[in-house]
Amino acid sequence: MLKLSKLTDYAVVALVRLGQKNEVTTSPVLSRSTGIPEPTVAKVLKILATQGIVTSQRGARGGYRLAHPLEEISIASVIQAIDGPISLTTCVDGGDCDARSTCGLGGQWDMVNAAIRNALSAITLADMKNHTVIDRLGGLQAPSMPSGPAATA
Amino acid sequence: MLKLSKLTDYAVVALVRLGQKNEVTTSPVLSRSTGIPEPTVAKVLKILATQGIVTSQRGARGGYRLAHPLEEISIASVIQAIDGPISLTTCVDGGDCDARSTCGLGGQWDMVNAAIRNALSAITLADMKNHTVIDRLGGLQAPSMPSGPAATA
DNA sequence: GCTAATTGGACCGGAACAGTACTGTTTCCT
DNA sequence: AGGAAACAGTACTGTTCCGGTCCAATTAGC
Repeated sequence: MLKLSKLTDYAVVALVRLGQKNEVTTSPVLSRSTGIPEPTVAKVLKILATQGIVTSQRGARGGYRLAHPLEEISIASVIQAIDGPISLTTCVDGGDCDARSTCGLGGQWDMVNAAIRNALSAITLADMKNHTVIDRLGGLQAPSMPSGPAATA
Repeated sequence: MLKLSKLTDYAVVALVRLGQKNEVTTSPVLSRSTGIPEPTVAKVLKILATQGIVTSQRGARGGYRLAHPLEEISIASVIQAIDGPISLTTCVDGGDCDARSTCGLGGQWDMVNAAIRNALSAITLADMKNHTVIDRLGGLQAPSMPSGPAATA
């Protein structure tokens, strides 16, 4: 249902919390302060470390730390780190579309995909912490349907 | 990985095809002209009928027909009809967030969600048929990262 | 009134994901 | 040098959801 995985949600929460304290923090501490189960938060941080979002310090007194300030980490980065590349359909980016010849809409999905990616790239973790999203995107919280006759869900 | 279901993809293809012929069309015919398996296209049309995107005519000589012109059907409508409401996280729109008190980012996901929904609502099925998306959204296909230091995937 | 064609709704199998646990490696402190 | 603390990697299990199939209800035409 066009929803991102829970892991991504957890990742954002953990990263924002990590950005608030500007020091090396361990998984258990992050687990306690966020409410995320300890093994899960560890897993998330682990993935984020491999993607360069956070840096890890092994051994005793180790932990994780943000590799970049919150302002420089976009939501899109986190999503791509956890869930993989943002590809709405398999056709996007040269995927093997079994009905490419008959479907009629050449690479139009790429445009939709780009629109999403652009919207996600415009929002940073700092925007999630503060409440500055409204200012930067200006009224995006308007009712979704432009002329909305269909899908009254 | 933030990808929408195949059914939604099929739905868009079927709807665009349905919009090209402006008459009642049966599932088998749509299946042949789109390359989508017959049972699948039938299922998709079925769902779209319940959501009011298409109107159905039962019995012999029945079939489906668009309830609105392609220009009035947004991608968001189709996604919501097939995949359900666009909710990136469970927190969105009053969902039960088990860690609402500790996660720290109140309803910030709503903003992200709204951004996505807005981007999706700006694109209609007519845009998918023609290639007018670029004109209407103006350069959304730019490289995603704004300052992109992280997630070099 | 009967037959054929077509939609409507329910059911089932399979894949993907979330979450958990375990073991190994690295580093600090005593 | 020894022990403890913490990350790194791998494997496993349970659940959820998607995708596809089958049967029942309905209507036009003869």
